[in-house]
Amino acid sequence: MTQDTLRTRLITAGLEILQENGLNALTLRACAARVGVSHAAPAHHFSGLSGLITGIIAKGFTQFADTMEEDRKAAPPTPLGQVTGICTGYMRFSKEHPALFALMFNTSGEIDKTDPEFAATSARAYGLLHDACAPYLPVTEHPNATEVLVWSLVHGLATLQLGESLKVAEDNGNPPTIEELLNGLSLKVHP
Amino acid sequence: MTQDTLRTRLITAGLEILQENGLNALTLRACAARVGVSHAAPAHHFSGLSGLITGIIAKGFTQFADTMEEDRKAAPPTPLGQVTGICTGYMRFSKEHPALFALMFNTSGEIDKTDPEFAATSARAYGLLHDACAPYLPVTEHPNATEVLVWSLVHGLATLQLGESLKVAEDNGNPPTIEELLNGLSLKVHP
DNA sequence: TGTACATCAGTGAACGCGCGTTCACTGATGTAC
DNA sequence: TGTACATCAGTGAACGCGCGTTCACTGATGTAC
Repeated sequence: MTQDTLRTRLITAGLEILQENGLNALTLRACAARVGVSHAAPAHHFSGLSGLITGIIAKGFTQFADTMEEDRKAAPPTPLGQVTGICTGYMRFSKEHPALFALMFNTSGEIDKTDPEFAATSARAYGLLHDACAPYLPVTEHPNATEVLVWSLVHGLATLQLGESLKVAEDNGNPPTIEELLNGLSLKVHP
Repeated sequence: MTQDTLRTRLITAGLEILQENGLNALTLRACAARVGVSHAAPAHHFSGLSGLITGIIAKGFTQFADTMEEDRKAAPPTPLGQVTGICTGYMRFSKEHPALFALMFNTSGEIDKTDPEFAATSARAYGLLHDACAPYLPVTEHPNATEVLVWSLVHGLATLQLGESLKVAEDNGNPPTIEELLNGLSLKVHP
């Protein structure tokens, strides 16, 4: 795959650096060095570091959606099976790619949300969650209440586990899994 | 309060910088400059930037717990009223201090979790949530399932709202509030 | 088929920047006697 | 009460570092004629 464009290879290098050394190590120069190119080369493909990061996040959302879809397909075709599969993939991705996951949902957002590639890939990931929640009745009068509930729950659990915050709440052993928590919600499907 | 110690004033300055200019602006030199002291002075009080950040986070957890307790006291003395009050305070703090909130739960953790001040203040904040969830039956066989459920839910909602991720799920108007979502859970109290 | 020219990705050197850190110093404060 | 001394918080200058960015350049590729 040496015919990959330099832009693509820089994004791949950025994903690897993020995985191995974390966000602070993610610089234009480090990506260029990993690809084996001069540190001035990335300027021909990205508008600064924020442009590269936007590309990395877009690629990250693709991998994220792939992971969720994979676990959804391996799950029972029932409504609860499908939403559990999506959420299991959500949790799995956050554990396998902690720095990338944190960057993708980064609050301090140095990211260009109008970037078309970002918009498309993040919309696909959200769509998977949305569709998995569609069979359920809203838990409040808000039409989107169930998906906001499920999304907040899985996202909060993933974030707290990554930060190891939950350890303070673990009297004995592991915290409940997302599967157990979703079961505990007793969501009702549309009649 | 000019008799405040320089250590305290540096932490206060750091909280202000975080609030006004975000995490990237938080440096030893910026804190020293805001206090009006030479940039070498902080070295007498903190072991580098990470030491200062640890102090800022500890102070942040105190403010966080104060906010939650304030809203809890203003709420009805019922189990649902109390846990809703805590969670409303949780959401309010995340909106009033977004950069600080993000730093406190930062995954890439350059923080020393063994710092006694951090341990004490974060434990107090967690204790408020724990106590508010105590009246409820666990939603799964895990004894802490309800507090993990509530914590994940409120933390996820706060984080997603800060990152504006939820906007993609808002067909019409605002997302459901944490109060509505907690109501929708129909948690059962201990008999 | 061959020639002249335009385009453009990548080079390598140089730049200025803000950062944390070091270090000899100063001057105030407290303590021993 | 007075003197000598130790402690220590803050100073200001200097350091090296990695960063993003700029810029003249080279060399390959494609195109017009």
